[in-house]
Amino acid sequence: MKSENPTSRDIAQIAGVSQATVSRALRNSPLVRKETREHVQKVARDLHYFVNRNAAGLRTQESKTIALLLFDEIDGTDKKMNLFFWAMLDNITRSAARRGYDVLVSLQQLTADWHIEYQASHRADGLILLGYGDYTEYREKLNALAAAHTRFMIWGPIINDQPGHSFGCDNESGGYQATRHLLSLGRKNVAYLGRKVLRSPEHAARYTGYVAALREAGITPNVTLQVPADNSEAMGYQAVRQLLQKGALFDAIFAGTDLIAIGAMRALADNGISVPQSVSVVGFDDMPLAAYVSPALTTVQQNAQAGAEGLVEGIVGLIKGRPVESKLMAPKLIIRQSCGALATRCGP
Amino acid sequence: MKSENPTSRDIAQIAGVSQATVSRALRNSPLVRKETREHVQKVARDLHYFVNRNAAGLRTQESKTIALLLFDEIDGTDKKMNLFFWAMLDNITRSAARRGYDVLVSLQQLTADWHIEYQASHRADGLILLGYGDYTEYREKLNALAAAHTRFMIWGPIINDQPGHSFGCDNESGGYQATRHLLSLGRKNVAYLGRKVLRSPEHAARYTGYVAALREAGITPNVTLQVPADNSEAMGYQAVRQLLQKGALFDAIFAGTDLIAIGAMRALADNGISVPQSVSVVGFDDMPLAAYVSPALTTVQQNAQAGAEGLVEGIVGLIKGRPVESKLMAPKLIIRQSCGALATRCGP
DNA sequence: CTGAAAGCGCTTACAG
DNA sequence: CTGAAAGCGCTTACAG
Repeated sequence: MKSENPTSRDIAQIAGVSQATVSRALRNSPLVRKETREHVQKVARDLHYFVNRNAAGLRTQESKTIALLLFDEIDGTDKKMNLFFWAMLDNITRSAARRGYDVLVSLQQLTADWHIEYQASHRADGLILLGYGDYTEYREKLNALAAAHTRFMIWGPIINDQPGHSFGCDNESGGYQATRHLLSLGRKNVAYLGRKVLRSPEHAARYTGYVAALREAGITPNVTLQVPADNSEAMGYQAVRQLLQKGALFDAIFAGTDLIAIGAMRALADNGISVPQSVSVVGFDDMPLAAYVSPALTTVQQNAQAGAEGLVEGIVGLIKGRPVESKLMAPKLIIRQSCGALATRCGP
Repeated sequence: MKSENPTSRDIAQIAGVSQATVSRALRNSPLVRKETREHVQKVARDLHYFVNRNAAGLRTQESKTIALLLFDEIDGTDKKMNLFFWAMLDNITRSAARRGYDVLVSLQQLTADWHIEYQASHRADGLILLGYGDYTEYREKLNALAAAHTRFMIWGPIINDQPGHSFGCDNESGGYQATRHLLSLGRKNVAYLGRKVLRSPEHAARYTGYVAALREAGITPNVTLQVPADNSEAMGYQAVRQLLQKGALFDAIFAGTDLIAIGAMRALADNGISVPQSVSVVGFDDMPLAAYVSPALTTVQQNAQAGAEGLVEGIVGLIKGRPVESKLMAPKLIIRQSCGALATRCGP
């Protein structure tokens, strides 16, 4: 009636070898003879034996676990919609599993130094940080992590003086691509709706790309066409209303996020302004919703699979003590209806 | 230059007590004097000490970790869209944290018995299963889990002879509510688009509720109005085409999932049939997209927070050896435009 | 190639 | 209320 899990000692006894040999055989040590190894492995399989991770971890001082910490947007009611994080989680899980790592997920702030606790308590060998929440607070957490010698990878842009390593999307390139696309369609007055403050480094980079594309086309960025907006539909709606109220002339909108773009399109529709005939709109993120709104949203897409791969490779590198460098990958412009590049102009 | 993490021995030495007392103090044992405990805790805090989970887990044979296994739909290209799982993950994480548990997430099938390994290797104290994938395969996994004495909670309906405990949404009640709502709007010929096979128990229950509502209204379920459809937009689109091709008469659709409903609405629009004027449509799931399609989809909503709470409470109960019972909670009908209850009828 | 032994850092019965 | 000691189940240097 012994329904307890077997230990390596049980396997050793049954296989007729020492416990040390069992351990070696199961770890595929080259020290152990092939026949011995296969025999031991068969016995282990038959007894449904699995190495006790607590014991192994205690001995090796490794947990073979990565903690994934998600800092979701705090403001805005649409926070549940961040599908990109879902895709990232999915890919990170798979990528980590391929390297023999489990993924611990945390979406909540507990104590002040909960993020440090993961590695210090040997629950995880390193962290991956997704999302920012409030960047000022975030930055403090990074400093604390660095001070505690925690290994971590940040999903995001490379920022001066920011501690740690990051892997992210080249938001500046994305903003540039989006804006250049709008200009190439003949648009002259491209509005920017979104944040541009340092508090949101990703958004700030998109804005920088926007400015770069304008400058390249010989256009001086016009402050009247730039309206701050947080990542929500409501903010996008409001931003367009502000543009209209101050009588700004614009024939295109580059929105910092898809949600802003969608809110903006609704505001345009409510004011009888047709998209893309009168105003072209481009978003950023390519959330699943983007393909479903009407007109379907042209937007900038980040590659979740490559992103996850980069983050996991980075954190495993840091764990193994390999040199790791921060990197950015270029996002991709996805052309749909809202910019007008594909739409058939329906003449007057 | 000793940058290694401190151990309870270090704390003991500095605090001037034995290592055993440190352990007790940090676990808030009533055995230790208040002043001693506070002193030890202060020293621990000052040294950024955290209990080594591997050591503690090895000793107590507990990992204080729950493994969350997600079996996503395999068929259909829209699998990434299951936002409900995201909400569940979020809530499960928080609910588990409140009880002192971490959550390990796995979305991939590795070896044949990877799901058993979690508990057997002491990586997790119990599992939560979300989604089914293919039910036949799933059922085999459940049997294997039960045979291995693994503790697990299933998100889903209560099914005869199914091993383990479940917590879920009363899909039958949802199907019933949706269908009765359509009938109450004066609709007579309510089509059902979706699966009804045992392979998908949740969908089968929705179908059962549909039949129950019809019967209650004295209507004999009409097989011509029932079209099988997997959970995807494309399948919903196809299903409506089939209905139209065989010349079926229908003035309402209850779709087994929102995606099916959205595909159905698109097919109706493409065939010049107006929703909700000519045909009322109700979905199931209330994915975020549901509120955005046009007309906005009336649908049945499951409460992710209550669901997560029930699952975590269940698995922690099983871990602690408390008696746990399977339960169902009733979902809620969310009325929007697509059923016609709110729409203003436009002229004759 | 294999075994005996030490030790990872805790928790908890046992003794006081 | 506190301490000395055993032991959880591994991995790996050391010896052969």
